[in-house]
Amino acid sequence: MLLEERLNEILCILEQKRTVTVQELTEILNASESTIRRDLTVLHRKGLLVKVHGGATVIGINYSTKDDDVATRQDLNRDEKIHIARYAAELVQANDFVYIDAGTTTELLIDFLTEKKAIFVTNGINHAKKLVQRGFTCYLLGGELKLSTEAVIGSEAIFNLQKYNFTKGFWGTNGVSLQRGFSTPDINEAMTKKESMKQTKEHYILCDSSKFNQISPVSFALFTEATIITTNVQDEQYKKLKNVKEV
Amino acid sequence: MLLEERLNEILCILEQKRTVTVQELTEILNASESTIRRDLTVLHRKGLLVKVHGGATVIGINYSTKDDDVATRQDLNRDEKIHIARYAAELVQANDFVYIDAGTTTELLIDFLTEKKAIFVTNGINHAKKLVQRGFTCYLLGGELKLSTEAVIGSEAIFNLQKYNFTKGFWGTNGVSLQRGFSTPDINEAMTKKESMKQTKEHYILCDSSKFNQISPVSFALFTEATIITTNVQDEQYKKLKNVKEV
DNA sequence: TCAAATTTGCTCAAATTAAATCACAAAAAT
DNA sequence: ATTTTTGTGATTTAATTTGAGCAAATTTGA
Repeated sequence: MLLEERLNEILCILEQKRTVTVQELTEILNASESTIRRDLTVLHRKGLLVKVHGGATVIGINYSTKDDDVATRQDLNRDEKIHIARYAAELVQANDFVYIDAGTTTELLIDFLTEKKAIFVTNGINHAKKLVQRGFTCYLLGGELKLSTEAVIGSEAIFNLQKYNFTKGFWGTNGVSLQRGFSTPDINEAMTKKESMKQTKEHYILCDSSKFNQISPVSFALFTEATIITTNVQDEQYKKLKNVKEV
Repeated sequence: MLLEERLNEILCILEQKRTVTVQELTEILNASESTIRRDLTVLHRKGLLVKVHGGATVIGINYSTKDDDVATRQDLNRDEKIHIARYAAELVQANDFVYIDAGTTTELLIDFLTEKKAIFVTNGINHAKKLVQRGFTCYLLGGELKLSTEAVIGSEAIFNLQKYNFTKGFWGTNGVSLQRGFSTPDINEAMTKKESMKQTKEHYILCDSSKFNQISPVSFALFTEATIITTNVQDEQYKKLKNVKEV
């Protein structure tokens, strides 16, 4: 295994797990402790991760005692999100033309994609970068870039969407409700989601359990218009619905 | 097997696998280690892959252990580039509609921009991010994202360019020559530069002194078609020309 | 707080890989 | 026909990477 390959792997693993121990890495990568330590040192020096006693964490994670609750909570949903993302990734098949909406949940999806014959379009610049780095063919949607979400949204984005005919698409959401469907706080974001869904045949909403019965200011689709991929559904009334896929 | 054929094959294999070892290539291509090594060196020099210990990786995944060299190289002409970028930034006025081409020299330009009333379009995703973070209105060009340059290039990018009418535009270049004009190694990149220049009224090429009398494989503009912003010109024959602005 | 357990950074030797050199054959130019 | 150029493979030498061992530093648990 190439040194670079290993470094890359470490970053991928870290991206998913947020933290990793030296021990885990020696097993996964089949290398000695010395090697892993050296690798971590290199990546640490390059500012691509943070070395901590016993392993490494992604940059920016804050494990101070006060934030313990927040960190734990984030990690909790993270496992859910990984589950959801992994399942969703399997839905992508050869020759699919896939739209991936900007957002943290859909970003995870990219880590689990395997079908190199599919073509992807996204409005998230980080998503695009990640897709290309993983070797997928990826088109970036043109239009105005908004800082808050690092996504391309707005009227030009909507215009540019109109030429595409996607076979499948994946979206995140801030709220899910039977009455109000899927909703998000920003109107431009909502309009972009709406237009991209219009151009897509099969709609998948990735959504962890915390989003159910939440309503954000602007709705972008009816509840029945998409298949919801989720996990750990609490509310019984959602369990029975055929467009709710619990994984 | 022909040399060209082998080089091509290596690039194809790399495109799929992202990384490859010398050992693997000797087996797949049925050639000796020496040959494979030579091939990799050629492709590395051409900038089509990155040689690493034990094999090669695609461009863009750069976790190379010796970033010292890269950092040094980038810093080499940094003072020159800063000079050039600062001057170029002053050219942008209120109500300008500005195109900024992807590339390291143009990225520096963004740091010195002040005119918030101008609107920017770029094909570089890092450029776009930086612009938005600095509070400018920025549109990202739609199209296929290439890993090597982190830029949007190709036919769709060219199509999307056609609707714009820029007042000013800034480009980088790999080579400047009186006979061959401005040139760059990649054809898609060249075509995108060419099209964006077509849609722009005033053309500025940012270029440090090392680029003079260099010729890259594909030309994207005649020498007379743009104003060159540069510094420290060695060659006397360029000094007199009125479209060479030495700062 | 202190001792035990774990983790770290270091050196060194072994293994692997890179680069340089030489030899040879085929193709191209003279 | 002969010289030059180009491509290939083998060999040797230099450089890099790797894994193990060990003392020092850190963390853990009583």
